[in-house]
Amino acid sequence: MIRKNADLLQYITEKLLKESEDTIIAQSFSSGEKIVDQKKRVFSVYIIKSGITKCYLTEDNGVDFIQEFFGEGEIFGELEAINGEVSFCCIEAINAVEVYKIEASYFDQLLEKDITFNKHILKALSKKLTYTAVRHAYNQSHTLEDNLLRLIHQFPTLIDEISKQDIANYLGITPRSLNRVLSTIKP
Amino acid sequence: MIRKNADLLQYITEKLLKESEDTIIAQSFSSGEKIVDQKKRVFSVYIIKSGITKCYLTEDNGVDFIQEFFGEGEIFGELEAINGEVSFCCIEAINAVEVYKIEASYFDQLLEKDITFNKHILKALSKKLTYTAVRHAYNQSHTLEDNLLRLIHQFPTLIDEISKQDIANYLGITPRSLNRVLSTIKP
DNA sequence: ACCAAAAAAGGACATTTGTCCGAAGTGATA
DNA sequence: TATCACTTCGGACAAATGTCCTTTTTTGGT
Repeated sequence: MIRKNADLLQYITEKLLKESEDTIIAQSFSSGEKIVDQKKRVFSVYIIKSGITKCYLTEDNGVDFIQEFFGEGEIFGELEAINGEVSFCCIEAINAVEVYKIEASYFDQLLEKDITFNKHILKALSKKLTYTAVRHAYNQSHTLEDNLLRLIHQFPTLIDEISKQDIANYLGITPRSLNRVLSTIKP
Repeated sequence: MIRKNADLLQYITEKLLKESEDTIIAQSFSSGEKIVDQKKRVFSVYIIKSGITKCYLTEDNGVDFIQEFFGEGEIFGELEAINGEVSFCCIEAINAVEVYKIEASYFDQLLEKDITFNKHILKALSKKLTYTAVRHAYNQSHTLEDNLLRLIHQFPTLIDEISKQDIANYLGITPRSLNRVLSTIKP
């Protein structure tokens, strides 16, 4: 659901910001703005300071699929910086979002020279891999009702903060199906 | 589908094996053997030298979901070594499999001391992340028929090498549905 | 406070997928 | 060859989900 990475954010703010005032810059986005666009080159790595973004891909048939919602401390743009490919997804602000922005070239330098930073990134990547694998396995193997109940349990204020369309796109279903199941579990 | 990582395998065989003869050891498994078990501690990192394994999780309701099939050069056990958690999936040999096995502690040392190795692992992780994200987005957003056609296109000998049950578990469907769709697209 | 636009809701029907079988094929072994 | 275990196959029906709508509610801007 809304993924966070407190350790990484703490490291950025407490250690890196001080020694990299000119290379790590804060930036703000308002609801609906795209921070990273699909199939475009990405020149920076971002870490979320506050707010929520959605990470989604638009398929060839026009369907949007939301990979994850990113909250405080989540990083994005790092995959593109590491393997040099174009972005495979969009990152879009859901509400007011503040990020720390690191030039890709400086990110590479940090990876080489700052062992602690390197470890944070390795952990961040393996956390991402684990939670996407676990979530998709769960989603594929359970009924929609189970998936929704689990989601609401993990994140009770979900329905207030995220639009129905986005929740449906996260679950890979239509809003109609979502409504149907919601009405069977709520009352 | 069957994921590979030629660069990593090459680095292991050409560089690392020579300087780590006693710490990187070859090991063999036969079809059906579990190399890594779910929810158990993992003490080594493995890189596939030859053969195919399936990487799957068994859900609480008894359903198996196959994340990926791993072929030459794919690495596993690295997530557990990096974040110190128990394995979240099983790795099982599908045919005769040979691996290189690296003690987790030596893997950690390599990450710190061998920059090239570190980069290989960063790339391997980001590759994994990218292809799982892309595959799940595609699968959730397309019809079963599209998914199957894509799979067969990517990997024509699929049906000969992998059991129907495994293909169904990879797609998150039942063998019945798989057969139904197969019969509509084949003749 | 008002209006236009977007989001949410849900009816009716079509389509897809799952469930629960039993039948038929395959391979190993005594 | 007979037998067992395993996989595969597909029929018949049930359940879940999508499609296509129209109506209602909420939201945001002036």
